[in-house]
This record gives sequence, C-alpha cells and structure tokens, in this order.
Amino acid sequence: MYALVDCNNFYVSCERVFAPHLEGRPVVVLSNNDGCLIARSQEAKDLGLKMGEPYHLVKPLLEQHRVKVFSSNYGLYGDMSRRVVQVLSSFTSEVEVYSIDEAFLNFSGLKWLTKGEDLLRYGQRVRQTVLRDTSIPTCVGIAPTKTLAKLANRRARLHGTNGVLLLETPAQWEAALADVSVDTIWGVGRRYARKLLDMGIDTGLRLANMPEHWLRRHMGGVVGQRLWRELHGQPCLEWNPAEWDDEDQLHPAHASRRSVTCTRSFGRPQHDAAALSEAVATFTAKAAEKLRRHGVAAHLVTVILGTDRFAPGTEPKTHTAVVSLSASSSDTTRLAQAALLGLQRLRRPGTAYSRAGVLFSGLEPEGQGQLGLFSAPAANQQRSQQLMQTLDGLNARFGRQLVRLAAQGTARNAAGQVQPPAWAGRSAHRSPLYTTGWNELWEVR
DNA sequence: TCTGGGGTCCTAGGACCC
DNA sequence: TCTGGGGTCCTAGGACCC
Repeated sequence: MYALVDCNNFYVSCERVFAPHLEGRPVVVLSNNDGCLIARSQEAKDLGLKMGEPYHLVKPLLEQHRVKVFSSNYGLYGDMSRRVVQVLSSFTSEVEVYSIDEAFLNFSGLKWLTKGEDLLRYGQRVRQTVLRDTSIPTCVGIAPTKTLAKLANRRARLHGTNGVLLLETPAQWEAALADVSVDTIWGVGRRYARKLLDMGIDTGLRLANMPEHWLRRHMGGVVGQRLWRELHGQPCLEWNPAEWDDEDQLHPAHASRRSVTCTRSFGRPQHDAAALSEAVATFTAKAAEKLRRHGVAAHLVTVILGTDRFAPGTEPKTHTAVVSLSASSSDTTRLAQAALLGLQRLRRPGTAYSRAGVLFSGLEPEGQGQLGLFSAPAANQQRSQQLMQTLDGLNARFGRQLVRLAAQGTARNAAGQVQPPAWAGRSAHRSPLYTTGWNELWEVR
C-alpha cells in the first residue's frame, strides 16, 4: 500500500504561515518573472482564477477583488518542504519525495497494519502531525498503487475522513474511478484526454475497462500498459526512496538524475552580447552549484537561447548549442568557459532574445572518469575541488552569489548599491526569505 | 508593454562515419 | 535500368508530470 501526502495550495500555505491575517482571504502566487498564476487559495479558485493564467490578463480582476499577490519565493518554499518531509520521515523511513509539495510513503512495510481502519487512522495522525509541526495543511490518499493513491488523494478533501481517503478494495477504487472525469487520471494529459473524450471514454472507470492491449496500442506503448495495470491495483511504477545525508539534505538513494538545468526569462528582451554573457555565466554558476550538491559532474553543456515564444511565425523559437568536455566537470569556471563558447556560436547579432539558460547532461558521479588521456593533472583537480568547496561554503553562509565569477558581472552600481542587472526577471511582490535569509528573518513584535 | 521553470521519456530527420 | 546498411550525434519537437 502507498500513501500520497499532498500539501494543497502549498505555496499559498507557506505565505500564510508568516502572514496569518491572509487566512480566509483570496491569495495567489505568480511564476518566475511574475508571468502567470501557479498557486491559488480556495477563495481565489472560487473567483474563477485558473492555474497557469497569464498575470497581465487577470490583473484587473485581482485588483477588483483585492486578491493578495505574491511573486514566487522558492527559497522559502524549499525550506518549508524540507520541514514537511522531515516530519513524514518520522512515520516511516520509506519516503519518496515526488515534488516540492508531494511525497509518497510506502506503507507495505507496516505489516502490523492489516485492517483498513488502522491505516486510515495512521494517515490521520501523519496529517495532524505535519499540521502541528509545520502549520502546513495536507491531504492523504492511500491505495495499492501510486496511481490509485493519487486518485484517493484528489478525493480526500471532499470524500475522505478528516482529509484522509483509503481505497483498499476493487469495489472502492472502481466506485471512485466511476465518479471522476478521465482527464483527472494521473498520466492522462491534455492531448490524451481530448482523444479519449472524442471516443466517449469520459470517466476513469471507462478507461480502466478498456482492454490492456488497447492502452498499450493507443496511449504511448509501455506507458499506457503500466497505466492500465496501476488502475487495476497492480503496482508497476518504480519506488525511489530518499535518504538523508550528513548535511541533512535529502537525496534519491540511487543517482537517477539525467540532467540539471537553469533557464530564465528576461524582464525585457536582450540583444547585447555582454548582458547575454553575464546571464549565461550566472545561470551556469547556479546549475553548477546544483551539480555539486548532488555530487555529479557533466560531460555535455547545452546553451539555450530563446526568442519571443508568442511571436507569430513558424521559425524555431528555441536555439541550442552543445559543447562537450573532454572530461566531466562540476567546476563553475570550467563549465562557464564551455557555456560562453556555446553562446558565442549561437548568438546572432541584432537578434533580441527573451530567455536563456544552460543544461548539463551526460552526468556521472563526481570524481569518476577523470583518468582520461586529456584530463587535468590530479593536482589541478584537487585545487579546483577545494576552490569550489570554499565558494559553496561562503555562498551558503553569507548569501547566494556573494562570491561569483567576474563573467557574471557585478551586482552593485558605481555607488556600491545593490542593483539587479538589466536582464533580471520581474519579481515585484516577493515575500521575505523568512527562514533562510539573515537579512529577512521573520520579526515577532 | 505584459504569457514560468525543472524534470522525464520518446520520435524523427539530416549529417556524418565506416 | 540497378545505387546498402548500421551506427552515432545534433537539433527540434511532442507527450507527460509537478
């Protein structure tokens, strides 16, 4: 049995923890660059505000109903997420962190819980403890497969007992499947939903009642087949448990990551070579830090430049250039050299770009594969490792990006005042870094 | 004027190589 | 007339998830 714990409206909950007066008021959180709505409180949903809606289109409505607007504050959300997972891992060591606001618990190990009642009560205790220790509300769905646990979770708030729903028997999950539209099933996205509805397959149960080979044939091969089995109570999605390391960070137990990226939209289009270089160097530094945090090094550096995605026309809006390294690296200076080389190959003078980024792939554990004919001598590698450790240490202690490459440009103007670069994205409504920034700690007066 | 970012897996054509 | 086949890399795009 699996339990899915989902923090409903997680970003809104995080903001409300530090602004309790917003309880009961409509609240929304915007994506990076204040682009669109990515989280809504129930009151905001009731106003008809939709997920992913462009901010500039709904701004009048937000003002009319005095909706509180936040720019996204991932420093805060990431830290709150870590606290929630810490509580969850006190209930079972078998935790899989699926996203910033969801985690699966493997209840199969809890052999002493054989009766439905007991599992239900256990789920309720998980939920109450998370709420007590972090102030974050959750729902819990429990079922024999991840896909059915997801379904149980979605229905827990309205059809569960104290926010927990158990779907243990085929009769129970079939009744639930019959009561949901097919597009709410995990693994059925916009395109498949359209196709299924056109064929009259409108509920989850109708989909589950199609033959297994039909899903294999028409819904992405083995992906569709797995979906069919999951809907029939046969678990066939992988279990990727997480482990805590010495520094209290959670990592998947086996290194499954295939790539690491950092891309951003600019506040306004950029065509200047110097500005683009600074942006790419900055994104490289951020992504390289992530590589080192995961203990991996990259062989391939892909530079990404994007023009206006919404401009009419059919020409490609995304341009990429791949630079391969003779030996894998997680050193910011080495990776930035490669990225700037890629940028030079990619950039067309006079073209205005609205976003840029880097992608690292061909990953392998750090310190491996460096014995090649052309790799740097051991002494250089050791020096590079020490330098990066010092850099990460300083940035962790004194604030992100305090120590940086010259290529990233300066964050201060001639008078020494902190000033965002010309290419910075918009973030007009960000709340303070209550829990992770020395200058922004929560004040209780 | 204004429409996110980070992932996974899969497909497909063209260049290039042997 | 007839003009291979298999492999890799690059680039772009489509589907899904959060």
